[in-house]
Amino acid sequence: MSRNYAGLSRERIILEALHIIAGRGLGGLSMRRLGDALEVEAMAIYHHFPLGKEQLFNAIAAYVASPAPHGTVPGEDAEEVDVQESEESEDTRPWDVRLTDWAHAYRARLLEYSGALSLLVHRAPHTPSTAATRALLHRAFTEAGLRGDDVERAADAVHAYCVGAVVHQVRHQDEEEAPEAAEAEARFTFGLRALLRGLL
Amino acid sequence: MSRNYAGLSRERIILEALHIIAGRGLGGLSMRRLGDALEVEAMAIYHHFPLGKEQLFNAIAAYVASPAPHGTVPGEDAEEVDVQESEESEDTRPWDVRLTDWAHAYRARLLEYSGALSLLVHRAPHTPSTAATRALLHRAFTEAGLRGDDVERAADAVHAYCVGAVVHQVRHQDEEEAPEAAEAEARFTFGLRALLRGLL
DNA sequence: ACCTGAACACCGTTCAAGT
DNA sequence: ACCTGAACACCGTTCAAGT
Repeated sequence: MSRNYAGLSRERIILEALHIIAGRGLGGLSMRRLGDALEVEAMAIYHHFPLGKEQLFNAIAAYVASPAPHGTVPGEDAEEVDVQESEESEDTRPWDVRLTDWAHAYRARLLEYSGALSLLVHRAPHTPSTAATRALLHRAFTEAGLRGDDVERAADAVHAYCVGAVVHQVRHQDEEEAPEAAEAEARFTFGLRALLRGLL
Repeated sequence: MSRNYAGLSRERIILEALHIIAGRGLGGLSMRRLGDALEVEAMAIYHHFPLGKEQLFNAIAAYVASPAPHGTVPGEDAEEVDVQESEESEDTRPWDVRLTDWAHAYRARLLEYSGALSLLVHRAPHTPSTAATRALLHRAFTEAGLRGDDVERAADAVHAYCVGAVVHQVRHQDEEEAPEAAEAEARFTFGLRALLRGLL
């Protein structure tokens, strides 16, 4: 009936969508349900995502794949640049520590939003955060002594392993033989160390 | 108007569904469209998959994840057992050859049905073929000298890497810097060898 | 700029009915 | 057993309108 200045924003929409996905799965996310949760008519969402659900999916994928500082919400076209590798605080730890740290953080992020994981199968968002990841992996493997194409191949292998390990865990997590959280992380670490060892 | 004994079967339905998915993506698969493609009313599909689209998705996932001989269509509850590790023809090749062979075949299968890949993120079908895979990986790593938990952990790592590598390739395949088929396979092999080397 | 509300085409599924 | 056809609740999206 009355006007409703709900203070809708892309960030609020994405966060609420993620909440619905966590509770009812990706298939349980509908524009109408999302509108209800935001206390708004479903059509209001189209003002913030004019291209509709597909654009919303892209934005969700970018958010999940981009562990950003201050809860920054990246645009699905990497519009809102807000992350800078603040060049004054260069990470001086050994390359393998930086790499392993990144891998565990990335895994944790994917696991946290595992309900949206299948969105990442056909979407590779480009955000400041994903660019930073590329740079981090490149520097680490260069420092480790790799040269030429091997640097990119190694980076791809590590990235693939991380995604694959999370998918593998999520796939089997409802089974009775499924390992618990601690063992799952141990297996992740086991494989990651093996891969790094073999890569050099 | 007239009766229509279309000779519908689970196999035909799954194959046609895969065809639609390949052409229009997973989101383009609707029961009505599938019915049209099969020249049947959409509701006829429910006679073969009484639990509806979710059951169909499970069956598709089982099919994709199960590179079976003679185009055998596995039941999504592993009902139709038809694959036997014909015990008379034991594979006598070295463990690493068997393992590498399996990995490449698995990758090829996932790549062939990449449109259905996201179905596998939340589904781990249990079929004779997946059981055979488990056995193969276990035997290989045991033969390679691993013991105890390391056998299962290594098997998980390889499995995770294969899925992750395909997801990684599919994710980036529409980009301009995306490697072509030959280079993509080279990267897969590169990472796989590194992982195997590091695992021992 | 930001949101509503009616409308349209399409969807998954149920159910009674046909052979 | 195998398939049809009407029906129901729900969906994504467009579009004109309100403030």
